[in-house]
Amino acid sequence: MPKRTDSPLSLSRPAGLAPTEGGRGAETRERLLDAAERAFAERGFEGASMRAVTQAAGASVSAANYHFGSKEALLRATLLRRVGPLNARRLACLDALEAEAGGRPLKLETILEAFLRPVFEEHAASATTTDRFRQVAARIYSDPPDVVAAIKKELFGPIVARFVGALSTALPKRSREEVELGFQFTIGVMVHVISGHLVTVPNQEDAADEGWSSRLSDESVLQQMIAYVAGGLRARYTP
Amino acid sequence: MPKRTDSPLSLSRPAGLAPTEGGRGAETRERLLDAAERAFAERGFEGASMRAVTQAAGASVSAANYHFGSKEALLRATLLRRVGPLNARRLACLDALEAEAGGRPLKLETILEAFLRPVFEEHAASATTTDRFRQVAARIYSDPPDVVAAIKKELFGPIVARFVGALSTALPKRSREEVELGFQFTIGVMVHVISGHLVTVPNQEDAADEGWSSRLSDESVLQQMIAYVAGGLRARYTP
DNA sequence: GTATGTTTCAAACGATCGTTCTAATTCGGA
DNA sequence: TCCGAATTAGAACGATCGTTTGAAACATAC
Repeated sequence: MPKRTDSPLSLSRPAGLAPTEGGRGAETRERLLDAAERAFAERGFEGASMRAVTQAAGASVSAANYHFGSKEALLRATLLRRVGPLNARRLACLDALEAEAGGRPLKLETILEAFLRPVFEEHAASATTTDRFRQVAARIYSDPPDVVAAIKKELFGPIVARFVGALSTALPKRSREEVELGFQFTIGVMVHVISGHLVTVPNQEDAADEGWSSRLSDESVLQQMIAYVAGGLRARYTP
Repeated sequence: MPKRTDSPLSLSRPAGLAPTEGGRGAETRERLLDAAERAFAERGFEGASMRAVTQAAGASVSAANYHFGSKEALLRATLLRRVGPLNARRLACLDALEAEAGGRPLKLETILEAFLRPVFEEHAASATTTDRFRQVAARIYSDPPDVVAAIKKELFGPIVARFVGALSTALPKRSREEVELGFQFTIGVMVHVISGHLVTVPNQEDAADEGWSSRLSDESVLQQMIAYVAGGLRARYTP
């Protein structure tokens, strides 16, 4: 960041608000977000350059800085566009399930499916057309901490609290700390799967970089994933 | 990489071998690896600059390029220094356990502890003194794929094959594919824990960035982790 | 002492980075 | 039709990147 002029009044932008709300600039704004999503996923925050992003979007660097203000704000907008609706779907799903149950406790696998299926379907859908959503959410867990720490807390804090509460009622014998830690393990499984980081077994034939997607269907992986994390959460630690 | 002169003869380095083998340059070489480890862990491959690494090591940029040849080779050496002995310890532990059992099948938790405890102890030990080893192994799973893909396959391929085999004999009812996928889930849990990426629950008091290390002992987390992944591997997927 | 090979340094190279500046373009409403 | 705001493009700025260079500092053998 060469300039970093903390001038409080930047006249090139009207205010802190987004400049467009459905005008004709909204289209390039969307193209910029698409290109940024792919670039950040493939190369990381520091590895993806503004020039590469804007060139892939068929726009100019100044257009990106006009719409978003800075590279960090572009990353923030890229994450928000996906994770926001995703978490909303997760919450809506859990709310609907609890309302449907009408007071009776939910099965552990049901809660976990409400948490895992939305992100998994997004991952599977984008993997068939283009590998856009891949690694985007996972990048949150590996890119420079100061960049994404605030975003992470803002986006995932309420979701974690809501699901830990639901899991606690489904596991009444467990302490809150145990359920929280088990949910962190579950997030680790989820991140690893949607990242596509899979260590291949060498004695198999080397369809390596494809990973399991060539051998197993996405739905089968999701089901085994739900069974795995449910079994993990139910397992008792006996010293 | 501005120069990238593919000149086959680089006279500033004698050959492809390491220049020193215990001479007086070995000390700065070690300091460079220490600084690179911390820098790569905190900022990632692209985010950590050679100048920042060498300045933290109290050396010059050219000293680093003299010892390692390039930034990518420095990352490779940094990873190899930790992961090599780590995997050797894992294999030795599993071998000793199988020899001790003398033909009888090992308990699932025993195999998993042989896999998880070494990396976890390294993580815990470095966290007390300085946070060196933190995130280093995890960076393998998020940094530019072309940089670490070869290292990943070379380092983790045999380990995965060995432990999947041991787990398969401990779970005779499961197919090889089921065990492989469950082991990938286990790797996800491990990576997430040693990365220190933990989503905090907001209604708790905000000792947030410390994560669980303030509330739980490392040994307790390891034990609950073993119970979790064992329960996950044992869980049957019933459609 | 000198000669030799190893190690380190400061300086510089070309490239690329994120950002900003200025001007040209576009488009809805007077 | 002209106007003014919104939007885009191109060039430039200062900074920093990974790498290379050439010469000092160092140890060791003669």
